Amino acid sequence: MRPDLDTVFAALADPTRRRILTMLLEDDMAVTDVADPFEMSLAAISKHLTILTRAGLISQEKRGRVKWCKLEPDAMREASVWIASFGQFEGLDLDAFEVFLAGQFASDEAHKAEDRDDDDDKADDIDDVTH
Amino acid sequence: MRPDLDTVFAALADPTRRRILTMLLEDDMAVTDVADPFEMSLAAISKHLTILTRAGLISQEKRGRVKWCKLEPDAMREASVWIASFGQFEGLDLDAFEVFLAGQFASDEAHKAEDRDDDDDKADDIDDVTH
DNA sequence: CCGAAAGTCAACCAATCGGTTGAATGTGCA
DNA sequence: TGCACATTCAACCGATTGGTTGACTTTCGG
Repeated sequence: MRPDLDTVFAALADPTRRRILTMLLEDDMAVTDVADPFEMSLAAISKHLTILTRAGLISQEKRGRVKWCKLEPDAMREASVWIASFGQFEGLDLDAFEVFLAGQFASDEAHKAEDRDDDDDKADDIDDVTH
Repeated sequence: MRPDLDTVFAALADPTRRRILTMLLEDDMAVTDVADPFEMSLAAISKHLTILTRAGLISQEKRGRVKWCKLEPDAMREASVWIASFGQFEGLDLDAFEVFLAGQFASDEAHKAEDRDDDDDKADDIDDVTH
């Protein structure tokens, strides 16, 4: 069930789901906690999470009676790559792009460490973003 | 009619529409010519083009009885920025990124030259990469 | 002026979406 | 054991999607 661009973009085409993704950026969350800041029903959120899972943007793992949601960066990177490799970037200097990103990240290491309590490997993902 | 992320992502969530976009990369095209390589009816393509227009990804201008479709890079850039500012790029300097993209896109102007039967002008439109 | 070409419009279809409610299924805890 | 919590399931709703076909408008060309 590999995530294709169709489902990824479709999943991103909803503000609720994009907000969920940014929430999951902070930390893994239980379904109930994901649903908390939203007005809608828990069942609705559950559906959104299913769509995000189907798109490969998150994964869900049940531990006890709690189902934990966590971000899966690969799928979004696929979308990112499609856009980035898109023609209007025909004139884009991909090397310059990588250099730019690398520079951004390098200069970022300093203040990233301080508000980071969990130890993810997100930083390492940046390398192959243009491939 | 400003393109929001919802409609942009939704428009990108269809292989036909993505293919149309890449076709328009080469050149502006009439609706009939856009429809040509597809199996589906002209009316179907017309609808797809409406969706792309509504998303701001393309624009359509009628000259004579022919309606020309041309790519509008701004909308996609918005999507690109959203993704780029997301997770794996957490901590990315968004302003710098936009400046970078703007620089890259500025080189696109050369692309709009009116003659175009064959254009491989990639070579010289990357020389003012922003730093 | 007549016919063909370029597109859109309108009606229709089945499928999916985003949301609701209420019932059902697990699981943890006192 | 039994209740409360976490989450999904099932049925339903109105709106939208992606496609069809056929009729229609506008414009070009002989």
